[in-house]
Amino acid sequence: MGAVTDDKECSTFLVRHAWLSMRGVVAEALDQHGLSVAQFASLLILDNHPGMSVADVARAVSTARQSANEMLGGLERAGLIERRPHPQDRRSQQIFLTDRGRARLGAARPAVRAVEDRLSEGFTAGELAVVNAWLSRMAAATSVDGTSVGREEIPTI
Amino acid sequence: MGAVTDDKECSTFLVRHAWLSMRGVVAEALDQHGLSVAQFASLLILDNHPGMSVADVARAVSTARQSANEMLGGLERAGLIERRPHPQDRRSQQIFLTDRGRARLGAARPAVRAVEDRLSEGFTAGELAVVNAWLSRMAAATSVDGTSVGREEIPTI
DNA sequence: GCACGCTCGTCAGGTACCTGTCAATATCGC
DNA sequence: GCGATATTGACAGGTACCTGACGAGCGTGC
Repeated sequence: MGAVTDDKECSTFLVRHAWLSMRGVVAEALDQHGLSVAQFASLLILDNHPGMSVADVARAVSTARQSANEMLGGLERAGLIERRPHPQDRRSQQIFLTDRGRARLGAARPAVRAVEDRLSEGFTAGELAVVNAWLSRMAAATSVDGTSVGREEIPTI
Repeated sequence: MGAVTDDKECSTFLVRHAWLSMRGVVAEALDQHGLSVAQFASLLILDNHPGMSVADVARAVSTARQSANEMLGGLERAGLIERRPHPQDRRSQQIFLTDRGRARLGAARPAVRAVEDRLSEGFTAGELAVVNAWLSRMAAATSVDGTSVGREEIPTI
């Protein structure tokens, strides 16, 4: 059988391959719900942190403001989110999930969860904790920002 | 301190974040050697498997043939690889590292290795083995191809 | 007040991918 | 041998990102 994983040299490329593969699986599970992976991530984080601005979402999903804005445009056209002017800051706008958005997310979330659980099947909780710690260390390699400005703790997806 | 890793919900996005971060770090280490991350991956795999075709490289780095061809074009213009017509198959061409390419790779490889080692510092060999196993499992999630055609075992980067 | 620096959302332009397609060639079934 | 199918490298065209810049607005220091 064609053993595929020979990336013995660079763990970076193994991580990339894992990401591509997981993205594919998750995307497949998501397009039954009419969502892209990035849109799902945004809905997820907006559900946990209502009232974020476009720039906040961009930072959270670690993409450019421009890209986040375009993707949120799709969500807005689909009626899953709505933008409201920020009461204090007149340049930014707050983003909220609509009822449709919450319903869509509620339908998609267990599908993704199921897929991810199936993928990690067979690993013990302790092993998954190690994996989590390692990935977190990797993810923190370049997070030199530290710009937790005014608002409270915005997690990065 | 602003704890960043709160992707408690979806490990997929944690993997993505890890990949983006590692790619950034590796890219930083590589552009001192005038290489992009994808180009480095290609040189790496071409060094281990001389004579691969464009399509082989594309499969190995899991990208489209078109993208691989463009990227290899850059490497060719830089004089790091050369294409030769395949002796048996007249539609494909074999790709080999030039001496310059080998030298460039030889210079870049320890830099990347050092960066990756520094990132994983503090984890035991057993823990890293677990991480490796988990990532390999994830990477294999969509590898339903099994098209190890004629040639011998081509690893995927 | 007011100049300075920063961030907001947005516009323009570029880059790096992808899919879809094509002729030429290889490979397999018969 | 010979047709059906698949593969290779290349050609378009589209998409999804990014960077760079802009005016508008916010915050701080003087």
